[in-house]
Amino acid sequence: MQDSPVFNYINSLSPIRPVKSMPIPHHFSSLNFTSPPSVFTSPHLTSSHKESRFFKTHNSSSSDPTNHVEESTSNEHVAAEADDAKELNVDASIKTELPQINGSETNPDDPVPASPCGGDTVDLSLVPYASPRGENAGENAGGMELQKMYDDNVQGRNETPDWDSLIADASEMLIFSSPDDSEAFRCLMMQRSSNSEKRLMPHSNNEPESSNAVPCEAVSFLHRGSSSIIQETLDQTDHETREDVDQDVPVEPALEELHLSSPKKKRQVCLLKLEAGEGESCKRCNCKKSKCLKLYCECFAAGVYCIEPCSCIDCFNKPIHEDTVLATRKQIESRNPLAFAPKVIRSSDSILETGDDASKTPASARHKRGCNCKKSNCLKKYCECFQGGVGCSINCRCEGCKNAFGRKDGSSTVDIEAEQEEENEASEKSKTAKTQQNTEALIRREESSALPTTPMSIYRQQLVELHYSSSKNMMPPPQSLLGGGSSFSSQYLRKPETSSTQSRIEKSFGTVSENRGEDMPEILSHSSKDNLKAVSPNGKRVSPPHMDSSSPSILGRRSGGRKLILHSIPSFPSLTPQH
DNA sequence: GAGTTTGAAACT
DNA sequence: CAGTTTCAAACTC
Repeated sequence: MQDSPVFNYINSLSPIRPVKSMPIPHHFSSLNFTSPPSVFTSPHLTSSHKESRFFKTHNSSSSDPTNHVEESTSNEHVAAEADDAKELNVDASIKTELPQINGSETNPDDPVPASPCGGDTVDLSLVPYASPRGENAGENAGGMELQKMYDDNVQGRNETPDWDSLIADASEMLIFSSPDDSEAFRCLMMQRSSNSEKRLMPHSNNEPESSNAVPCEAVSFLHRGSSSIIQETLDQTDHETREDVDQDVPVEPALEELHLSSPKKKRQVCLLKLEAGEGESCKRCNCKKSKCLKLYCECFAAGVYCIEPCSCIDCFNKPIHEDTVLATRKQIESRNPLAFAPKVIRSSDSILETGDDASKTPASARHKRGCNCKKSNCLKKYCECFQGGVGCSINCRCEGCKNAFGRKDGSSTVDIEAEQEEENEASEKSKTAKTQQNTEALIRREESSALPTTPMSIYRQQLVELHYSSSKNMMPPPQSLLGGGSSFSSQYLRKPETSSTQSRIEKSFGTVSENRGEDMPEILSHSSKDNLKAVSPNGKRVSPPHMDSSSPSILGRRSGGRKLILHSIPSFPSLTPQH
């Protein structure tokens, strides 16, 4: 056992050494990461650290020297460990790289390589329009955190690591761009664990991990952010290719097409996963003409940079084109200040407005502007209301509305089902059945996916509303509004109006609400009670989080979501314009 | 995978 | 503001 690479590697790891090797001191001494719940117990202290420790590298502003942390560090790391390249495997890459990823402050003058891929640096791609805020202190603990968890888990017990719990913890501690990222990480770690355990067994062979087929999402995650080391270890060729792709000079579409082959495959797998109801966040855009700079682009509209699963052509929605992105964004917002606001809003007022009985519909939420469907009967995802999992409202100008989540006229799903049985012609029955199946599947998917995508939607929604209620003229730059360098955005600022957003909004917010009575940090309660007491753009009060009756059953399903929420919320006040 | 349908976004 | 065009997702085959 002691001769195994893993054991050696573990021994080579010290909670201190990687940090000491860094040129600049860090500020995480007060952090205690051994126990995730500590996050909750000392919110004031840890929140700022936890909040900021990941933010550092989230900054995408090229004017901020700290933005280069990740890239330069990665480079350093590549150089430093080049000799070990053969020994180095994915495991080590992750373990050793994370501390640097998250916080080393390097010389601002260091050469900064362009992000090799729009999504190669996870943080950049995850917090696309983030401004450098809220990253004052304690910016490097992610790796330490993992390290410590790892040490506790492995060394402390002096036994085979409990990979499940370790991975679970790690997954939750890391800031991922999406549930898929965490899944990817988990996936990777699982693979790693299986490989490692193989090694721990006698007569196991030592296949280099780099030669293993890494699941799509793991690659995706790595691409997006872990490090160039990991990337190189996994797929150097691809990495280099992508660097070419993402240079400032837009590549010829044909050329880009070539490079897309890999992402396309990944996208396919992602889509498969989507169909299996395993998640949605890896669903990405496929823009061809918009350069991903219009609201047509789902990524752009969602406020995120395009990343690897995207199959877009001539994409400008990447960190290297930050200026363009921000300018475009501003322009669009000048045209429609609510362009980037969530399309689906839940508001008690909306209930009143629409005359709907909240109990009749899956949610009291409504589409902000309403749909305009003509042919889909609001029964397909063409309909934004349906897609958002909300009923149509008086705001909708749809024709022949049969929205299963609630018709424009206020009838409920149940009514519809009853009516459909009566009125549907035989020829339509199959169609209806399909539609209903889709609807049910959609609902099921929503119910089953208490992914951390949601809180940001709420957060974002309320933030946006708060923002607009504050002052239109004092509108902070979009990046601060949406990202603020916060990991929150990195995790949640994804697809605010995807098919399952709404119900997850309720459920996840329900999760937060539920937490209040238990171990919710004071600061979080504060945030929720005060800061989130927002008003809508038109000055209407936004209803407090509505606890769905089904929420409790969801609470335990994905604790990661909850923890991530708590990590992130403390950054909230800094994003709010104070007047 | 290619082609079609659909409705939002963008444009006039 | 209304009509038209463009666009990309959703959908169908």
